Parts: sequence; structure tokens; C-alpha cells
Amino acid sequence: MSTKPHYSISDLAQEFDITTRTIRFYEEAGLLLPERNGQTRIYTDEDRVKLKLILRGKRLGFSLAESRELIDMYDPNSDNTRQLNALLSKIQARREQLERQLEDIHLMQAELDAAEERCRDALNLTQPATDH
Amino acid sequence: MSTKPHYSISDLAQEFDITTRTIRFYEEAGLLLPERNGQTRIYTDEDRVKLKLILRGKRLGFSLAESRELIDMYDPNSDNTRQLNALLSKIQARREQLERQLEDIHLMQAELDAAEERCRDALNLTQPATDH
DNA sequence: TAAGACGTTTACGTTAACGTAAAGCAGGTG
DNA sequence: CACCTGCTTTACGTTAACGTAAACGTCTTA
Repeated sequence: MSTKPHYSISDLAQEFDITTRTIRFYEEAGLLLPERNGQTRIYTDEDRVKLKLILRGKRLGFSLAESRELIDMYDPNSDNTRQLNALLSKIQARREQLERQLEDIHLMQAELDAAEERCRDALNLTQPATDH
Repeated sequence: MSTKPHYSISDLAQEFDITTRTIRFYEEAGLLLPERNGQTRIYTDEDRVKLKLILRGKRLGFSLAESRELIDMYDPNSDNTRQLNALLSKIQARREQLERQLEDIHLMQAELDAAEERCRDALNLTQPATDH
């Protein structure tokens, strides 16, 4: 038997440094569907993972709708063979987007390098000789 | 003497697959400041580079305000020594953000791998023996 | 039992990043 | 000259992703 920890809404809010409103909003958007104890939401480890995926997607500039696709991929309940091939092509599309982002990041890093050098040069011209 | 090509607003719109409205909006937001021939905007190569930076930032989930900071770094007109150190720390912050995004991308790629494998497994169970 | 901490729903407000008209000027062409 | 093409400004509309406030339930702790 596996241990099944669960979390309150504020547990997760605190852990990921977001508000409870945000979490409820994600539920409204159909990205989460926690169990309930009466009115109170109860989050499982799976919900926690989904939230993590959402936030990671957000950091990469994905919309919630896009993140939902990612979560749907992660969901092991898509057993329709017909859909699986569609999923595979979506996965491929994602992969290509990530490749583009990787390239963007490398380009950006190179430009930060250049910008930093320009800055340092400008400072050196002001403070000519740093003989200790 | 360097050749100084210039572009119309629709030249750039077409090249980057955005609307002219978008480009004017970026100007409104203070990210671009093209020359004018009367009323008509004339874009230099430098403007083109800035636009490129904005769009790259966008792909990485940056806001326009953040992209403006990137452009300001790129601008060689920040000659105030006092500001340069602030710039350097901003550059550093950017760098760390990019590192985080890199990590996010790698994690995401790993999960796409896993998702793909699950898909393929599911398909193989349906189509058991692929003896040609 | 009153207060405080935590949860809930409902609903209107806000910001960013454009979209979408509407109305008009400027230059070239049949 | 009338028309078309491409540019302009002004201004209101829209969508996503929450923020914020109101009003209420529930538990526990002083």
C-alpha cells in the first residue's frame, strides 16, 4: 500500500508561492479537480504534480489552455487508440517549441554576455587603472 | 560607409509575421522609436534588431516591460556609470531566469519522453505483433 | 461563547497585449 | 479625375489570468 498524502489549498499555495485564488482559478479552468471533504478541497500528490506542471508551463510562457494539453498528455486515462496518435503529434509539436526556446535562450545568453562586456568596458574607461 | 537599409512598417510586419498594429503598439509602449518621413514611420536595422529581441522575449514568456529592460541593456547610450552597476545586476538576474528556464525545458523534455513512451506502449497493446 | 484562523462561493475589477473599426491623408495609375 | 494601395491617428472592444471584496460556514482555542 502506497502512502497517500494530501494537502489543503493553502498548503499548496504556500509551497508554490501563489494565492489560493490562483489555485481555485486553475480548477475553474478545468486544470485541477481535487476531491472534497464536504466543501473543503483536498489535494492529492497527483494534483500537486499537475500544479507543478502548470507553473512550469507558465514560466515557459504557455497559456493555461496549453498547459491543460500538457496535463492531458500526462493523464494515463487517455486510452482511446484513435486519440493517441493525435497526442503523439502534439508531443512532437511541443518538443519543437522547446527546441526553439532552447535556441532563444542560447541567443539571449550570448547577448547578455555581450551586454555585460559593454558594461564592463564602459566602467573600465571611467576607472582606468586598477593597480591594487 | 556602411549601408543603411530601412524598412516600412509592413516590411517588418511581414517578415516577423505580426500585424502593423502590434508594431505601433510596441512603439506606444516605448520599445521602438522609428524615424519619420513626414507621418510615415521608417525603421532602421537597429529597430529591426530591437523588434527581434522583443519577439524572442515574448517566446520566452517575458512581458513587454521586461523586454524593454533587455533593449535598454542593448542600447549603447546608457553611459551613466552609476547606472551601469545596476545594469550588471539586472543582467545577472536575467541570466538566472534563463538558467531556470533551461532547467524547466529539460524537465519538460523528459516528461514528453515519458508521455510518448506511455502512448507508444498503449498503442502496442492494441496492435500486438508487428511482424512485417 | 467570542474570537481567530481557515475554508467556501459569487461577482465585479484590473492589467497586458493586442484586435478591430472608422476616418482620413499621400502618392501613383488607368 | 477617380480609384487603389499603403500609411496614419483615435478610440473602443476583447481575452487571459488572476486580484479584491463581500458575506458566509466551521473548527478550535482562550
